[in-house]
Amino acid sequence: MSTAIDDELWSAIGDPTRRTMIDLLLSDGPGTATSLSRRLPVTRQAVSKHLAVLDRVGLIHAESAGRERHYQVDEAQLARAVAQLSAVGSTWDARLRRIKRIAEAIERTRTNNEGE
Amino acid sequence: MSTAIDDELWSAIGDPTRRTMIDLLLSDGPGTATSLSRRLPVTRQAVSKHLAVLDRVGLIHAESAGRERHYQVDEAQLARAVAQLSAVGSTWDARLRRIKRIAEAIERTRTNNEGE
DNA sequence: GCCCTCGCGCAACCTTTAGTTGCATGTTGC
DNA sequence: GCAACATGCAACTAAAGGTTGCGCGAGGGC
Repeated sequence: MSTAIDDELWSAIGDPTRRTMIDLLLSDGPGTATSLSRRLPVTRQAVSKHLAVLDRVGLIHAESAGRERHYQVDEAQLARAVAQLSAVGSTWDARLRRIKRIAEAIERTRTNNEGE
Repeated sequence: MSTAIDDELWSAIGDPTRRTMIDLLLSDGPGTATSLSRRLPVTRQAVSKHLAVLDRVGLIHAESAGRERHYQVDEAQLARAVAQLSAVGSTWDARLRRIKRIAEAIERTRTNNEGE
């Protein structure tokens, strides 16, 4: 139920390299494909493709400065993504708690009838 | 920083079909590849592969009953996964707040110096 | 007991995506 | 003007999600 139209956001942040890139952009501030690739175990071209993906879903946006292209996180969009994450998390959490409650109820019933 | 060894868990729940499958197993209780495929837009074989992935990372476990194979969610492992999710979420959230605070401080400085 | 059905697993194949290498283009600084 | 550097584009490989087709074992009528 929780996942529907926002699969794009999920698949964007689902990739480990892209998650690390977002981490880097948040902790070190705006960066380029080259600067990010120096801190990642992949080539600049791979980073460039990921930047394109993140840009397309709006999680980051670029600004050209001469021969460099500076990318930075779009705060509002990332906040939306985080909201999606915690939504799914809390949905599952709620269901787990419900299941546990039912299991305990059954356990109680079983224990009560054991003396028959 | 947040993502390291647990990339397996992430990639397991990163797939939209697998997320839906977990949803179904939680809401409808244990199910088979066939029963799940009836409620999903993919074939039984695709579902079967996803079940194998989820089984491998321990998010679900199977139980053979005659010719059927019943899968159900491993509550502890899913709880762990949910924890990972919210960990990343709150990390990003914290960084976003920090950035916002800094941005506001800069804005204040700029506004103060505007009268020069 | 026999057969028909159903659920499953295996194998071959297609498509997308993350990754690579190689090359051409545009900027900067001296 | 030229060397150095950041980028973009193209071709290729590898892995993953998906499909179809097949063969097999377990169950349920008759």
